[in-house]
Amino acid sequence: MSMSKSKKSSLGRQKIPIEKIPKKSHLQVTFSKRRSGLFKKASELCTLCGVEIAIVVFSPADKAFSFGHPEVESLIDRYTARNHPPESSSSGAHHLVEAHRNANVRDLNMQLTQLLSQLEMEKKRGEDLEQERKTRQRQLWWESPVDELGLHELAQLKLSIEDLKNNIHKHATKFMLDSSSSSSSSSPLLGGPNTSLGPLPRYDASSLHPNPHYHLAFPTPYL
Amino acid sequence: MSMSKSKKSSLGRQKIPIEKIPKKSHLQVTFSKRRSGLFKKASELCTLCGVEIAIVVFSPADKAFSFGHPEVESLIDRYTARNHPPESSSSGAHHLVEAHRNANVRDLNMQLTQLLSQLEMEKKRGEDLEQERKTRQRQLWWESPVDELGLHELAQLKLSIEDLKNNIHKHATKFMLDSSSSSSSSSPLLGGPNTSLGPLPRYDASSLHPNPHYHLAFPTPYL
DNA sequence: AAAACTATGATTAGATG
DNA sequence: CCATCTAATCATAGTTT
Repeated sequence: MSMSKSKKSSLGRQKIPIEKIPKKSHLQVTFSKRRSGLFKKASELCTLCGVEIAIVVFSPADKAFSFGHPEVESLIDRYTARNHPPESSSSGAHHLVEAHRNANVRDLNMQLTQLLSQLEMEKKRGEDLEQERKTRQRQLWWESPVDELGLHELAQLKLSIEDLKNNIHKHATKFMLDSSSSSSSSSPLLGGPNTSLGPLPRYDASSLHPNPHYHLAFPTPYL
Repeated sequence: MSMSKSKKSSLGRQKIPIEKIPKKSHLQVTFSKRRSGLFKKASELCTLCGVEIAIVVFSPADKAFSFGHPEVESLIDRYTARNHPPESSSSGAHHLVEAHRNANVRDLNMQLTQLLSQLEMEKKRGEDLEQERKTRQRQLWWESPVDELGLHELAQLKLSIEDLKNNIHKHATKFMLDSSSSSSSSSPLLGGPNTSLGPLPRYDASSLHPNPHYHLAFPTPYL
């Protein structure tokens, strides 16, 4: 059959370098898939070997995910109990607890700072884009559907149209006079030396535009 | 030769049921292999997604293995801090201090959470705007500076300009003829029945445009 | 955004040294 | 115990719905 060059529906799994995934949406998907894969492996290991496992994952968005068999907390307790076995009589339990808490506070503060700067950057980016959008919209208001224009815009539009009319009349008159004395040059209306004729479009609902949302085109510099 | 029934060197990996492995030696091997596999997956997840993971495993012999990025303990602290945030108590000077500290931690956590959601929203907003910008850019190619247009666009531009020229010529001629026979009505060029004149702006570098990056305005429906 | 699909890369059961 | 080998199973990157 002539399936000469049918597209493969998928190339299948591709090798990827083990480094931070740059694209955020992609990263989120990978995180989801691999996290569940990791938890599945853990649970299999639990069942196969009868061992106890606790996993805690802090997502890129700092949400906490955990896997625990039998429970995260009891395992954590066991672990911490073993890592601080020499709870000698000298300094007392409080020291350790406090140290932990301080570490925790430091940690949170660091995260906070980092997040704040990130937020600043994102905000700035968003505002820049927003500004750009607004500017462009201001520059392109004349492209809006006519029936969406405000009073001010309509007034400007009217002025522009009258301007155009006057200009055209003037030029046409000039053209008539000229052509009655000298012959017509190649393009009298395009590129003439002092033609201040603006590119005002005519709004003609009856012709050319099946699209109900016809947009007038007024480049800003002309108005 | 006596390779009559050549032994396959291995049957390869065999499927095993996910239930406790009965043979001890075998279980030990599997535990070793799968534990390292689990830790490897965890470290890959850390690197790929920039997340923080802590794993604690208690072996069948009750030996503790752990994996942690950045450190098991700090992650455990974070986890437990979040699961027991409102540690409030009734009396005692010491408890007041602790309460204060906890309030501090709660406060930080609240700020953190709030900041995170804000960040998410800002990110989303930024991405949306970016996307919008991209699509608009695609739709507004004709607004690019002329010297940035590609061959195809330039060809279209040329056609449009020639169209405009023809239309203007036609209308000017018609106008001449009209005004030579009948007197000028209110607006012969605005709203005429079959004027197909497009809103093409004239490009005249010598006049009117201090801005070096003048943009042509071509509403899409015309092209 | 989440689920299904698919082909391929990665893991590992079992054997062997 | 650990390393290596093989081949089959499993996980998952990229795509599609």
